[in-house]
Amino acid sequence: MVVDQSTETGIDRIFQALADATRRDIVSRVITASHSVTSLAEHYDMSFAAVQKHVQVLERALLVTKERRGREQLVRGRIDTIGRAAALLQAYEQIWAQRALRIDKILVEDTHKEKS
Amino acid sequence: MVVDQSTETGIDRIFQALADATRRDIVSRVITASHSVTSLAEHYDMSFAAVQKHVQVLERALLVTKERRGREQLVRGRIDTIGRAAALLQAYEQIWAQRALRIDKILVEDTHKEKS
DNA sequence: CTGATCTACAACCATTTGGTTGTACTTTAC
DNA sequence: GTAAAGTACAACCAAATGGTTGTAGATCAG
Repeated sequence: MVVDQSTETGIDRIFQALADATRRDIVSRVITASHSVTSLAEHYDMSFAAVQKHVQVLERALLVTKERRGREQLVRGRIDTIGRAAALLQAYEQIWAQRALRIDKILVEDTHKEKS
Repeated sequence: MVVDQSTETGIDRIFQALADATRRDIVSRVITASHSVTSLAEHYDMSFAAVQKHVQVLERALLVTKERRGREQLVRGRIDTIGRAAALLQAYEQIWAQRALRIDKILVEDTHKEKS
C-alpha cells in the first residue's frame, strides 16, 4: 500500500497526532505488540469512545494500523512513519550543524586574519 | 507508564508547534540565521498578526527565542528543543528495534527446538 | 438462542486554534 | 517634530479538537 504521505498535510498529521500524551502512550504500547482497542482503553481515565478517537487520529496519521481478529480490532505501530518524523527533525539538526560549522570556519578565518 | 507532567506538556507543545507547515517553515528559516518578525511575515500569504501568533506558538514551545534589536525583534531557532523531539522519536525506533531483535531471538530458539 | 463483549459512529458540548481587523506603543528616519 | 516601520495585543469569528453519552451492528460464550 503506497500512500503519498510526503505531503505537508501528512507531516502535519504526524506531529499533530504526537502532540498528545495519551496518543504517544498508545504508540509506545502498540510499537512492541498489538493491542485491542478495549485493552488499550483500560489504561486511561476516559471513555472507550475517547480512546477510540485517539486511535483514529493515529491511524489517519499512519502511525498505527488496525487489523481485525474476530470481534477485536488489533492496533499495531508503524515504525516507518515514526522514522519519517525522526528523519525530518534530524534534517533540522543537520542544517543547524552545518551552520555551526560555517560559523566555526568564519571564526577560524578571523583568527588567521588577526594573526597575519 | 510513569510520566513527568511538566515534561509531557512540554513535549505536547513541541509537537503541536511542529504540526503546522507555516511554523515548520519559520523554524527552517530561523535555524540558519535570525530574522525579524516582519521579514518572516513577507513570505506568507497571511497577516502580520497571524505570523506573530505563529512565532508566539514556537516561542512557547521553546523552539525559537526572540531578542530585541532596536525596534526589531530577532527570531532564532533553538536546536536543543528540536533535538529533544528527535531523541524521543529515536527512542521509539529503539524500542521497535529491540522488539525486532527479540522476535529474531524467538525465531532462532524455535529453530533450535525444531532441530532437537 | 441469548446475553455479554468489542467496535463503530452520531450527536452534542466546551475549549483551542488559526485566522482576521483595529488600536496603540516604541524606535528609527528625515 | 513628524511620519514611517516594527511590534504588541485585544476583540472577534469559523473550524477543529477532545471529551461525553447514546445507539446499534458483529462476534463469541454458554
